[in-house]
Amino acid sequence: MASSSLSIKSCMNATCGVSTSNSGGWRKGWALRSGDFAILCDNCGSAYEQSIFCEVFHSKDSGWRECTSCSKHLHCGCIASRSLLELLDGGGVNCTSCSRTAGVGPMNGDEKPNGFGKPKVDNVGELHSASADSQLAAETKLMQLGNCIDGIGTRNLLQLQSDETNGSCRKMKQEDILPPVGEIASTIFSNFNQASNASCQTAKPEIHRTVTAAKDLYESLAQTNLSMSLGSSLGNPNPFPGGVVDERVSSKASSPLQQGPRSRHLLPKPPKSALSMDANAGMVSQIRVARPPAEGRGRNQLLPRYWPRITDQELQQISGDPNSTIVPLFEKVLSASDAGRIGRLVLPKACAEAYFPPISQPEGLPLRIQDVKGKEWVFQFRFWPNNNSRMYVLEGVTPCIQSMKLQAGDTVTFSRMDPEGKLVMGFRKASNSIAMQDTQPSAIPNGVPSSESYFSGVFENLPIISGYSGLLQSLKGSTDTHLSALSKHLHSASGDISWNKSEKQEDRTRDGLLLPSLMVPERKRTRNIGSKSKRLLIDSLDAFELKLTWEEAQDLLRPAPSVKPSIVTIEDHDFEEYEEPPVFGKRSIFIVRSIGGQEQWAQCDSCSKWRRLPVDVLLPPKWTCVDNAWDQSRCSCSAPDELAPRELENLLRLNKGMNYDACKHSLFSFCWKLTCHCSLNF
DNA sequence: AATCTGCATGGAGGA
DNA sequence: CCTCCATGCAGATTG
Repeated sequence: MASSSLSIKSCMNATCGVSTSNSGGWRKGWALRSGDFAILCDNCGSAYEQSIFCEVFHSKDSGWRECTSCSKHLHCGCIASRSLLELLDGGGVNCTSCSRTAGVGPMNGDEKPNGFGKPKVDNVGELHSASADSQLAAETKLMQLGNCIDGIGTRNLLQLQSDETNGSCRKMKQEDILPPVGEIASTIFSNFNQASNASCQTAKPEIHRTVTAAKDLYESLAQTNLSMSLGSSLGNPNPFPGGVVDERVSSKASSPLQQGPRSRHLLPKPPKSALSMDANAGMVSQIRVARPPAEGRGRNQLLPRYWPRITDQELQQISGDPNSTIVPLFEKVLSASDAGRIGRLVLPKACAEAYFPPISQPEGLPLRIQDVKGKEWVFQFRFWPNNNSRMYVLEGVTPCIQSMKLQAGDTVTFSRMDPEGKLVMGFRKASNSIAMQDTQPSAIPNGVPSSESYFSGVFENLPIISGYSGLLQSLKGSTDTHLSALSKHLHSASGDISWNKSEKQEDRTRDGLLLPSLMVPERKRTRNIGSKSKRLLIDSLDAFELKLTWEEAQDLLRPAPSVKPSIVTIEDHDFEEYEEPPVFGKRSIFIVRSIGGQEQWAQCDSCSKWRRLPVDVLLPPKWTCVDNAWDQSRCSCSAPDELAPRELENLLRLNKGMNYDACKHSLFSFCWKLTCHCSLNF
């Protein structure tokens, strides 16, 4: 890592009135949602909002700092992240060279502060350090999430991250930075180690960097969410106190390490203390993130693909009781055999051993599991000897699967309801979007996804390929013109979707998404279910990113001029569909007067005066007073402002939280990705 | 004959 | 090379 001086000559902060430098590792500032600005590090992709950036910028060493232990210079991104930690948490600064903490007191020589191990010194040592930087960036995100009152920039940060980062994300061994099993650090940093590491691990060179970058932060968020949801449950030493019917073994459940061989997959232990995320709860709760599961035997070993991806909202729905805490344990995408008539659900070994009671006999024991409707099922939890190992299955699941109308490709989630410790089985219907066809063609029996799964939805999967899910979810239940317009465009424009426009609309949901790939022989199709889980993960991460981007950008979209929509009714919801893709519209502000009535305000591109408009007006990207056909008295830039300065101030305050440029950038990024994924050209 | 049961096989992916 | 796990398959059981 070079230690040449970093030249940050100016601050992007508009308030500061200076602009950023593109040199020295920093590049590109993006406007955050709040109107503040962020800057990205070329190396680690860390993004800093205004105040933090200013802090970095104004530091005497321009972002570089010398390690008090080894005297080496820390990288700008790292030090910036650490500066952020210091600012927000009073934490220390880790030297990426010697791993010691700089600036906050002495460290033991072999100590791994904050869970960071020493960077491995080998021919890829540089990359390891860089990856550590990514972790630091992830930490930064956490701190920002936990401290920014209005949740500034989280989604933008996602975008920032996904657009510009990951140059440093490289494949690395887990052992390089993870504490060994059994001594998993209990700090939040260990989680982020894992989060970042896991992402780097699975990142493949051929995967576009935006995807892996999104994954980085995605899993960082996963950790964050975990902290929110699991905090109350971590003190429960028995991961399975109440779900066991067989009393003779229930006592064993409290002995977490008596099971057979551990698998080698590592997972961080959730932090002991929950982070306060209230300020962002509303923002994060709907985000479907992979939550590293709660504690249990072998909890450190679960593959990320089994991490429960459940939103807080879903948790709440499952729980029902505000006094109960739902602890997501794991989830599994149903295979064809799982969802088949045999009634055997193969359980991931690590999950079974971690969260279900230990069984020593193949016969196993009956398990009582409650579904989301409150109905209680009893399954036989057992195993088959298999290659000197075990294969765990839940038998008798067919009635439950059928009652939930699940099929291959859908996801079942296993959670624990604390304090009673009851096992709860939830599910997510797989949206039969591109995802299903692209990554799990076999998941749909006969290749015909049901309309039910398409728009059903309590737990519709977010992790869908190429970001369509987010769009569809936004669409679902919405009559928003622009949403439907874009949706239609996406569908019609994506070349790999057989969206037959001449079909009846209800058929679209059922048949319109079939792919030729579904016509492959059954054997081949069914084989693909699990094997592409990794790809699914990557794609879902991308979807996640795109969803956020979309949310930010959606109100910039306008239907193309002079295009009349057709009304489509899907599951009792009316959608307007447009033959033409949406266009960027001018951003306006909608306000609701306390005395009643809504108003729309838009700013003239010429004189910058704000003009009142009817609420149903959609403005083109460029709009001036001359175009104000609705108020003849203010159809000229020479007309005075309708608003008093104070009113204008209030109006703009209402507008805070959205920055046109940021959104525009986001949307372009979004569209670009779609272009990559499905040859869609906006 | 259909279904159930228990185990075997082999592809996929991680170490 | 090893483990995991989706699924095949043969024998047992049931109707």
